[in-house]
Amino acid sequence: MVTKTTIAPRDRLKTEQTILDAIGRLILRDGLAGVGVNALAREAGIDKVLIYRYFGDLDGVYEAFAERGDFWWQVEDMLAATAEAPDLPNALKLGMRFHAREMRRRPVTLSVMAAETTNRTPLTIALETVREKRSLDLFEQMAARYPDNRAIDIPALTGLLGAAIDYLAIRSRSIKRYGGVDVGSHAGWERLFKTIDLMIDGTFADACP
Amino acid sequence: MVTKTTIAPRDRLKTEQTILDAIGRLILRDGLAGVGVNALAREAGIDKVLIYRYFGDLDGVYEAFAERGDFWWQVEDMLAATAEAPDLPNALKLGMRFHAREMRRRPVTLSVMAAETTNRTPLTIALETVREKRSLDLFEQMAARYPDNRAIDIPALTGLLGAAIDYLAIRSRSIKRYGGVDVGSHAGWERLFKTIDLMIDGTFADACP
DNA sequence: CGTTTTTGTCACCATGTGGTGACAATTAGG
DNA sequence: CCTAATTGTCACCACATGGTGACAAAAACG
Repeated sequence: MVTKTTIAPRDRLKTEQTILDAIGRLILRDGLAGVGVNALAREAGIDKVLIYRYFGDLDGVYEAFAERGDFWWQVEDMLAATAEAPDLPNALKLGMRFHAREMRRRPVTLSVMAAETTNRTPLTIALETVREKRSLDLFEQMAARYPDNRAIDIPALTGLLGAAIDYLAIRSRSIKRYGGVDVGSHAGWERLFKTIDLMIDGTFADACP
Repeated sequence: MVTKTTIAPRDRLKTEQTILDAIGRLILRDGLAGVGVNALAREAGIDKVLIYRYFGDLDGVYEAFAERGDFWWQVEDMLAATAEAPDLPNALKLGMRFHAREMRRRPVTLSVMAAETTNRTPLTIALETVREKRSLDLFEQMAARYPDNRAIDIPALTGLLGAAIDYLAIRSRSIKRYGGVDVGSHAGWERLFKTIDLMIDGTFADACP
């Protein structure tokens, strides 16, 4: 019985996509540090020389991967998520919830951000750039929407809460509890959000006796 | 002229210490990921076979390094730093300042915690263990000192602020600004502390109109 | 058809890695 | 002083890494 082994047609674009898919899986499974030319070729099931031919370099793969990746929320989505807030504090509360949800939804982003704490590769740099740009955009839009900045250090406030959310999201990949809070469950994060709400409200309501 | 090249006396304990010193420098310079048997032997200026003989394994070096390392604050020091606080919120404020100062004072700890986000080695595990134990100790002591826990989720509050401080301290090794705040300078951190104070005070004073 | 370019396969290189065995130099013990 | 254990040096192994050149199979093009 002659099984006509169907030969895959030669297609450069398809091969490139195969490589980009593979690097996503690789980052997810072994982290950014586990990515190498040999490992990537093995994971993609192609010859490593094709990586050099099509992307020139491993960094070239990173750049291509960064371009077509959905690593961060869009500013318009953040604005929509906070649209129904009557004032700045409530917008911040909704924004923090949105940010946390979007982060936890992107495990590859979390993996890259984890690597960001130790190394600085083209991928982390690309992600950093996107993040800074979107944050700046958001700040402008928010300032226009809520002109009354009540002498509160908004950058410090959002920086602190954002850092906390980022770090807890990153660490939740490998640990379940952080300082007595279950960062692996929906309930645990709801608990955090309630406290965040309290902190934000309290900060804005400092004119109390 | 015959220079009598003084031969270093053979001393196992001294060699072990040389290795442990070298691994500290190595972690500081290249991060935990940059540590290998060959690199360590090179840095220490000894033969790598001695590493295997004296510590059995690279993990053995990690364990020995973890044992004689000063990676975290002592509970008694934290208690002393917050002793003059009249109530829980003020104790928390002082505690956060103390924690941040002690963290930023230990670059090796920051390096290990950065690696902790991606890998899990005997060193990171050892550090994790110490941290959990001290935190638990502190919680007990604090609960005894301030019995009035006003229906506030203290673990969530300290977890969030602690996570923010940890992450900002870790990232401050490689970046200068985080979301509009200068995390590389004393002034930047003072700005963060002021906001943290506001957040804590506000959280505890939620009984406002 | 024939020719040229592209796609993919394979063998190979130098180098770095973790790890081990043999052996000389130096101690310590009797 | 002689012997036995310890400390340190060196050569070596198998393997994985990043990277390159040669070459056959397939397309594209005239």
